Amino acid sequence: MSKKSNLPQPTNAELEILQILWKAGPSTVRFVNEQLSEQQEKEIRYTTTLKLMQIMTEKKLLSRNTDTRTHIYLAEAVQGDTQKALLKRFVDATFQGSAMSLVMQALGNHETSQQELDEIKALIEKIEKR
Amino acid sequence: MSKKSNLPQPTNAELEILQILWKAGPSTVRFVNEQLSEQQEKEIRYTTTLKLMQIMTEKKLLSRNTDTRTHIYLAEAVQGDTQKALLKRFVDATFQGSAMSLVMQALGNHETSQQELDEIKALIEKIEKR
DNA sequence: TTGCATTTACGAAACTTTTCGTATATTATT
DNA sequence: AATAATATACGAAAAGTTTCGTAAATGCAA
Repeated sequence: MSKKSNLPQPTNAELEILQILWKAGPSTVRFVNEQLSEQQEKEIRYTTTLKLMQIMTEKKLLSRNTDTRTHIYLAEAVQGDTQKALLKRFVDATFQGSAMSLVMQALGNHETSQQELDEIKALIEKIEKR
Repeated sequence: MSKKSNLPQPTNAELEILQILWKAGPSTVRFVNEQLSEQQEKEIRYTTTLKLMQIMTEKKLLSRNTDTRTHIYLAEAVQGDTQKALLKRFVDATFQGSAMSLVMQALGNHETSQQELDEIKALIEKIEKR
């Protein structure tokens, strides 16, 4: 049984921060801010990032260790769960709930390598077996 | 060669209107407004829908026939193209560009019927053949 | 033709999300 | 100890999206 985490869904800007924390693990505001600025190739003010991360902490998307002066932030939202929830919302809005339409669209449009196709085939087999 | 339509990506509210027009074909504001109100099971003011559709016309997402007093609106954004573009944006933001992660996620989490699985297998075969 | 209902036009309020500036506190440097 | 650098707190501006109210035009009905 997985814990039902009733976290609010992150906004776009919040999601970008989560991606960084998921990838890098617990980090400081400064680090996250640098990563963000790099990605958008445009300087983002330090306090902008700070504010966002404070809001996210309020929303429980993040937690932080305040023992040291420089706080260390940690993603509380789980990557898989979050992606799943966002995917559902997106599919509902864009493909009117038909996950299959989306998969077909993704497979059809995307340059899919043989290896990736094999992975999917393997997954399908696994699903069929259960 | 498909015409490269450089339309802005629709917002959520705009997407809902597009869905209705894609499904029903050219329609009046009143019809769209009724459909919307039904979907959200909450009355949406007529002028709200009107305003949105006017904005969308400005953005070229829609066009309209103004010969009669009651204008008839038509979706200019093509469903497939729009879904494709939105999908790309979503995959970039949520799965960091990995369409495969998304497909795996969608297949894994979704209750997928045998028939749907067969469809996917058929599609994969088609892709492998080309 | 007079008035009633419906439509469009349009500005602006209401909300949400994002960005930033300033004040204040803490730590490091000279 | 004084100064500089860096951190957090916080309010509010800025920007984007959605909703609505009012006015003016148009067509229909009494």
